[in-house]
Amino acid sequence: MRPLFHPALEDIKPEAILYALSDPERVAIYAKLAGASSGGTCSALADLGDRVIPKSSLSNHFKVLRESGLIISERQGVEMRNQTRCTELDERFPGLIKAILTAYGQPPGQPKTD
Amino acid sequence: MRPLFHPALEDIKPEAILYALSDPERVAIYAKLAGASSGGTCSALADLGDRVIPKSSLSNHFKVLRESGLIISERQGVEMRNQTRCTELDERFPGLIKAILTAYGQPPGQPKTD
DNA sequence: TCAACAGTTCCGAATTTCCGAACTATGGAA
DNA sequence: TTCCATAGTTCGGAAATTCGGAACTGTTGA
Repeated sequence: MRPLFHPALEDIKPEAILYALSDPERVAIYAKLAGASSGGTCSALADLGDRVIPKSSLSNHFKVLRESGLIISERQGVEMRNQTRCTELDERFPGLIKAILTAYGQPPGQPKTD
Repeated sequence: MRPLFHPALEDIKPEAILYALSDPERVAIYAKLAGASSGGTCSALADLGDRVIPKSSLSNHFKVLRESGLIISERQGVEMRNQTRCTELDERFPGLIKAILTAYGQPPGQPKTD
């Protein structure tokens, strides 16, 4: 298991962000993560309601999100903690993530009160 | 040559927009179109400075932009007139296109004064 | 009728995506 | 320790997508 790659803020490319968020499954994952007070582990996010994402696919989704610069993943014991880089990202690309989540009908910034 | 398909405003999907604009070549084309007072024909947009896009690829780029809802193409004599649907789109997805173009470093909304 | 031009369609090669199966890493129980 | 369960990654191959040259279509002007 090679160490996970995370791009530096200045290396984040808009095309990678847009590509990562052009897949509704990844958007659903990202939006859950953005609103989650829970730790954002992979398995916790596999269930999209209408379908359960196979774990190899899920792992790949996380990789795409991570390498595009949208999230940070770190191992914590057995599991992986994923969190968004939304504050950083909003500094680099003002308004972008918010506009995208809004377009998908996932109003951002409202941590789910669960 | 079958008639060109344009989605109705309400059928435009955010994933299609993001996908279309996740390719820097398409963004360059779209940005030129957004800033163009010139008619926006295909051949006028083929030259990206660093490379000339082959015409079948260009045709495909226009198809992706059109079917995602970003542009309208209509035949005018021998050539094709392409124009953005940015006003409509901004109504449906407020701030989205602007944020994307800004992220790419292509400040929108400033029609080129040529 | 024909030639020129703008753009589209076709199709095969190269690339990418998807996901099951096999694998790796960590922590707890025996 | 050793073994097992759990969480996630990597591998590999089938399916889908992308790219672009060559052939085609539609329009105008000679």
